[in-house]
This record gives sequence, structure tokens and C-alpha cells, in this order.
Amino acid sequence: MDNISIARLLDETAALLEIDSADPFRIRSYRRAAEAVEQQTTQLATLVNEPKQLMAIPGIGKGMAANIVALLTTGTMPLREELLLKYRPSMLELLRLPGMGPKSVALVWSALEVSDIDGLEAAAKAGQLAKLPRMGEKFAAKLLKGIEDYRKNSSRFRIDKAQGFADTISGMIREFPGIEVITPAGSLRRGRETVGDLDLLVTGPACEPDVVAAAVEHVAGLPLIDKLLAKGQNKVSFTLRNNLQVDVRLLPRASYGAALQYFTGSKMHNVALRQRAIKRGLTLSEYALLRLEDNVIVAAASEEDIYHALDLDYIPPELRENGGELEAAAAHTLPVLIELGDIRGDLHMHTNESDGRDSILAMAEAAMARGLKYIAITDHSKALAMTNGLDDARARAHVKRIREVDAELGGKIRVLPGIEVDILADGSLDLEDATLAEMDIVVASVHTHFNQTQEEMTARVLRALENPHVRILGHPTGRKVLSREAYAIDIDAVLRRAAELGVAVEHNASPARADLTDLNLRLAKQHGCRIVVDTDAHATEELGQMRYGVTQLRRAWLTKADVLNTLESAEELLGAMRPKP
DNA sequence: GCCGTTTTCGGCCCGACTGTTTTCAGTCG
Repeated sequence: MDNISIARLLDETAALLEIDSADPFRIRSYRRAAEAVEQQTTQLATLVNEPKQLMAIPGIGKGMAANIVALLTTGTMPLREELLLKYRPSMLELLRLPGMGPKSVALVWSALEVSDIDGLEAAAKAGQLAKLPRMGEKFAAKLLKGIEDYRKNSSRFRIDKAQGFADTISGMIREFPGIEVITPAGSLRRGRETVGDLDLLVTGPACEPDVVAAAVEHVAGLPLIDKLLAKGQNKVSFTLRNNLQVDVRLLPRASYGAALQYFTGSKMHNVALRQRAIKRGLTLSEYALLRLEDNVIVAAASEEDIYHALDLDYIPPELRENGGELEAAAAHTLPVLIELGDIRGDLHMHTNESDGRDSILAMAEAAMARGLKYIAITDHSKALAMTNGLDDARARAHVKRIREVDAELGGKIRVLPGIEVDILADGSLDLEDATLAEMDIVVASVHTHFNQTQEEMTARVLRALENPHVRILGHPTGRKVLSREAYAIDIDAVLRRAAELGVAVEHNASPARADLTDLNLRLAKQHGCRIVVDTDAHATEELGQMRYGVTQLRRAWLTKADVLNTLESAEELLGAMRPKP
């Protein structure tokens, strides 16, 4: 059983405990343990005989370690089995409906024996819900709408899409006079790969308490609103036609930092931060950090003030997952995270010679405009016929043209000849070694899965790594971000071998194609892998996706020194890569 | 169920909004 599955079972147990009205703090322990397990880079399955190491994980004590061992050895645990005798697994899905919390789920179960969505829908339509305490006509109507939406679309949005909506909505809000700053908070600011809903924080003179009502009305009247969900004194919630929920909060400037900190989260980071505040005789809310004894404001206007007042270094949003960042900030050992401006080159892109849209020169000029000092042109090889992939002869001719463009540019930017070569089912490559020898950058990628098992896929990649011409392993897992598909490859084994051989591992910056998670990246660093981040651009504007890739590197706690394509020049880079045979 | 510069017991984060209410519980973030 992998860590994700363990975390899910612990989280489900927490939900069942909630329905069972268990001790809230016990519930929180299960939630916290689930989060901690999900963040581990080592598979807990390897620690089944090392309970001490399990208990070294913050949030996991004696009882939880026993639960995890039970899950790993039997596939379930006593408490979970006990709860499943009383309740139904389908009730967990009810919790995902808006307005349905654990108390309501328990109520419809005890009063109406309703345990799933179909049953709940029937009960609401039959008017049975309205008879229950604290549930009226309005609640039932809202619930039916919620069920409809849930069935239609219950997915999250990719970060680049969410960013686009944030930009559009921000532009419309900014039209109101007296609005100065709009910041997306929440998981978008933390740089998660996907975003569940959008939190926009707004401030400026129009957001001061005595005048804010007019600005609230402006937001509530935005033309792109599909359904208005809530409108309060300084908050407006609505959904767009695509069902993306947007929460807009208008805040006075004096408390903007506290609000930004609060709404950026994550939830677990905030809980830990507040506990720290209380230990210091302070209390932290979305309005301010206050001294408990006399309610004097200690910090509120900026996030930096708040962290410093809690004896912490400033913590970048990408690290705020309660994954050790508070301890590091207290000890002044937070890493100096890599930034977009540190990236000097992009080593994976396509041109119109295969399935790209633009020419070698156009890609080079666009890269130059973005301040890059070197790029590699890596078009597809012949096995990918649908991409017009190159055979040996075309690949050699392409190298010549790339070198000509490189010479034409006179050193303003270096353009390195390369290829994205396909790893065939048996692990061999689909071009001759003599062709690969002419390339500076050989990216080897798996593009088709056939019907191979994980063992076969892993063996295939491991064999490809042994080819001495391979310098970069391209999108190693083939993972799809939104569907969170299981890995087809034993990523731990692959990263280990790549590190031994000096093959760099690619993190694909494109949100659509990203295949290493932040956890994979942490694992790569642990194993001592050389890491490159590149865009896999198929058109000039896709070079801009580098920012999303860098965000993922930051979430993995990586620094400039951890990433190969921060090296200043093409010569330095090639010198740091696996030597050519 | 976890945790400890208040350490083996007694704590454990904060506030707004909604719908159903006549003062509040439940949900959400």
C-alpha cells in the first residue's frame, strides 16, 4: 500500500469519526496524520518493521503508528472496521456536497436511513428533509442544486487555467475606483498544481469599513457571475459558468497582511502558526496578531511583520504546507528558494520540423527575449510518426541547421542541437548511436505505454538510462495532473539509477504535461539527482510556462544549486552533465 | 490521538455566514 492510500484511509477514518461525533481533537489527529503521511518522500511500506521511524514523523505517535502498521499488513485497521459496521462508505461522499457536514450526514442517517446521494436527493424531493430539525425548504432546495452541480462537475482546475480566471476577474474588480491591490490567495498563491476554488483579496481606499458596501455591490454585480452564493459585509462568493467557485474579500489596508497570511493557508500551516502564537501569549486571526492580555495589535499590515513577531523568518507561500517550514523558519534554516530569474536555459523544446509550430530561429529569439542564455532544440524522433518525428537522416540534417542558426546568432544566445528520442518497448532507442553522438542534448522519453506492467515499464526506462548518449530522462512518469493517475513506473528505482549514472531528470514545466510532483522532486534531491526544469514548448509563447515549473521546484524546497539549468553558460552546463562517450 | 522551554496530564485555532431560529448550531474556509 502506498502513502497516498494510507493517507486516504486515515482521512476517511477521520470523516467517519466526525459522523460518529467523536472527540474533535481525536479527529484532528487522524487528519493531521493523513497530511503528514501524504508528505513523506519515503514509502511507509518500507518502515513496517521500524515503528520508531514512523513515530519520528510529527503527528504520528504510538497509536497512529499501530494504525499504519495495521493498514500496511492487513489492508485495514480495527477502528475503521468498527466504524464501517455502524456507517456506510457512501456517506463519505455526502460530505462533499455543499452544506452537508458530519452532523447533517449523521442526522439523515439516523432519521431517514439515507446513506448516499441518490437517497438524499429522493428525500429532499419528497419533502422529508424539511421536517428534520434545522433543515427547511431553503436548505433542501440548495442541496438539490448542490447535488446537480456535484454530478455535473466536481473536479479541480489546473493552475494555469485558474490563474487565467484570476487575472480576468481581477481586471473587472479593478475597474471600481479606490481599489488598489488584488492578490490571489489560497492554493493558487501556494502554487499547487490544481486549484479547487479561487480566493481573491482586495484592498485600497474603497475597502475601508465605512465605504466598503459600494465596492461589495460592484463585485456582486460582475457580469461573469453565474450563481451568487453569499454576500456579506466584506465578502462575496460566487461561481462561474464552469462551476469554479470564487471568494472575493475586501479588506482594509491596515489588516491586509493578516488577511493575506490567513487566506493563503494552508489550513494546517495556519493551525500550527496559531498554536505558536498562543504559546507566546498572542492570538492570530485574519485581522491581526494581538496580544491576549490587552488586545494590543502586534502586527497586521504585512505578512513579514506577522512572521517576525512570532520569531520566524518569512516563509514563502509555496512552503506553507506544515511540512517542516515552521521549524526551519524558527531555526533560520529555510532554504533560499530558486526563482524564475535564476533559470538560464531551457533544454527541451520542439520546432516545426516535428510537431512544433515555430522555427528554430523563432524559438531562439523568443528565448532570448525571456533572458535565456542557452536553449536546446529537441524535436521528436521517428517512432512518434504522428508528430512527424525525425529519422536518422533528417535528425542529422536538423543538427546542421541548428548549428547554423547558432552561428548566425553570434553568441547572443547559444542554441544546442538535441533530440527527444523515444524509448521503445524493450528499452532500446529508436535512433542510431552515431546519430545521437552528434547531439549535445539527448532527452530520452517514454511516450507509449503499450500494455506493460510497472515492472516492464521500469525495466524499459532503466535500460534506456544505460545508453551513454542519454543526458536527460524526459517526463519520467507519464502522469496526468488532473486525473492523478497512478505512476506507471517505479519512480524511486529510476531516480536512484539516474543519479548513479549522472543522467539528469527533467521536470516538465508545462502544467498540462508536468509529471514529477513536488514530492518526486524532493525524492530526486534526496537521491542526488541532477535536476533540470524545461518547458517542452511547442510554440514560442509556451516558453512562458517556465514560471509554473519553477513554482513546483520551490514547493519541493529546491535552491538554485539543485537545478542544472541555472548554470551561467552552455559550456558550464555541458560540463556538468553526463560526459559524452 | 498527539504533545511537552507551562512535559506524562490537560490542554488542543479563529471568525463569518446561513438557515433556522428567538439565541444558535452547523458549515466553511
